[in-house]
Amino acid sequence: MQHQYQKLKDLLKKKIQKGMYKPGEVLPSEHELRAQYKLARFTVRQALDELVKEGYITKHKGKGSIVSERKRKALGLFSIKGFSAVVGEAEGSVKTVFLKKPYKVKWGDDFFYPLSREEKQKGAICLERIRSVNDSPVMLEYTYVPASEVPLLKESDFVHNSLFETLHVKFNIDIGTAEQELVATGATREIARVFGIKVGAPVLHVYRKYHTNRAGFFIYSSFYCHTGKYSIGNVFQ
Amino acid sequence: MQHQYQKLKDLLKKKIQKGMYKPGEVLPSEHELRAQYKLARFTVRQALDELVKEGYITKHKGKGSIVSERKRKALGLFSIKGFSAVVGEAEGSVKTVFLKKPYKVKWGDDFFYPLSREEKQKGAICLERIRSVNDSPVMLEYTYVPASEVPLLKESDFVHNSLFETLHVKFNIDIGTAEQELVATGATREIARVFGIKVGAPVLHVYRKYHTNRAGFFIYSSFYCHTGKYSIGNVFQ
DNA sequence: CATGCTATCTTGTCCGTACACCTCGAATTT
DNA sequence: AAATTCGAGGTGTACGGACAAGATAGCATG
Repeated sequence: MQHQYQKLKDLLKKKIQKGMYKPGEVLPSEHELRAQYKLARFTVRQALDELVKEGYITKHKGKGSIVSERKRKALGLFSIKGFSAVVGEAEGSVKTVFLKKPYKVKWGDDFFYPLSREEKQKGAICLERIRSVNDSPVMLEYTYVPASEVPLLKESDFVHNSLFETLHVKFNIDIGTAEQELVATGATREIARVFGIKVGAPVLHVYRKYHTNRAGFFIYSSFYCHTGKYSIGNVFQ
Repeated sequence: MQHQYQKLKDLLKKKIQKGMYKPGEVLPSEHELRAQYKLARFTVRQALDELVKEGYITKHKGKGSIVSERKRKALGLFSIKGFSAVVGEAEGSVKTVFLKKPYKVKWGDDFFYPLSREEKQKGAICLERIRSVNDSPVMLEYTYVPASEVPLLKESDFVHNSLFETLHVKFNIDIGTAEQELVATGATREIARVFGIKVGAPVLHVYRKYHTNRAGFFIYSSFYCHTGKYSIGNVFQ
């Protein structure tokens, strides 16, 4: 069963996405939402705080909760934005495709984060995926899921084509926080080929470590972003 | 006057920084903190949630709050990490110096975020600063503070050498959320000179827009990071 | 010895209330 | 007409309590 604040959050999110609350508009006040949905104000605040964290609204003491400008399409936990004109430009469709079937790997000793003994022993499942916006590739991602907790996934096993949703639904694994490192680097031959750019052209390289609700179980990801046409953005607090 | 939860947060943070609570250890439970400091559990939770957001602890249902591994030195709202070995390496001292005195500018039409009419009219104060780690420059930052709300600051006006603390103490301006765009780009001649790298070498370019507690008042920042020796990192939820 | 159960401790969710502080506009005063 | 005051309505902080759900250790049972 889902929690009350999550239900309210999803409901408001959908209303915003559908344009029933438009950017710049004021959301119903906490008191109104409280009365309307028969919830405690605390619960309403929990929902609104989540929406702030996800960048859908901003709150202002004495004024109210204001719907943010058009949200950008999500790309992992980042979002993307048309960059050529910087000023708002419609983003197109986001697609994710597997470069090859998920396969088992042993970790190298040169892995980007230190690993525990058990992680090293059991190896991992590697997913190689490309994300495209308007059919131009912007992200080449290598995801490593330790094999200790999860079997070798097939592409068809995926729920909504989403790894995290799959882990949640099928294995009850949830992502909490994550840490990441950002580096600008020159494209290798393979990366250059995928993105259709020159070898050595600047690309963004991100290392990520996701923490889950299972102690000692982490998911690692290394991905490259081609930021020529689209920039990579996010909101934080 | 500071709030209760902020006082508790700062106190616990200091205890963690001083090593009184060590990484991996369990913090006193919410109930214990509540009894010890004579606070409501709600207030204790508020303090702990902030510490989670800042990356000092993680919380686990049924277990408790666990102190995170050594926090990295902060650099703006990012953190830095020795990169040559990737595996933990002591970070050195972080220094910020002004490249030149703060000066007034008119915004160009090609500014990286759209501006309101009033912002354009009044112009901004520009701060050019370099941040170094162990005396090697890693960040070249241009910060734009609209001149409508703040006079032309002198370097000596700064509290703790921090812009945000200065704004908070002297003008009662607080930063809430921020949004940022990340791009990998090639170093221009000026950037190359500052970082001591080749022209065209990959650097990380970040555009930021900080939202404040004053409606319509934003602070903009554009900065370049040399990620050769140190990577740029952060934690998120 | 292995298994399962239970008691207990932990955090997560949820409720109700109160007051402080900010914003904005209307009413009042100057 | 301009300036000031005031109040209604908004979010932020803080208090109290209750139950749900995960983790863990110890006990009981087989």
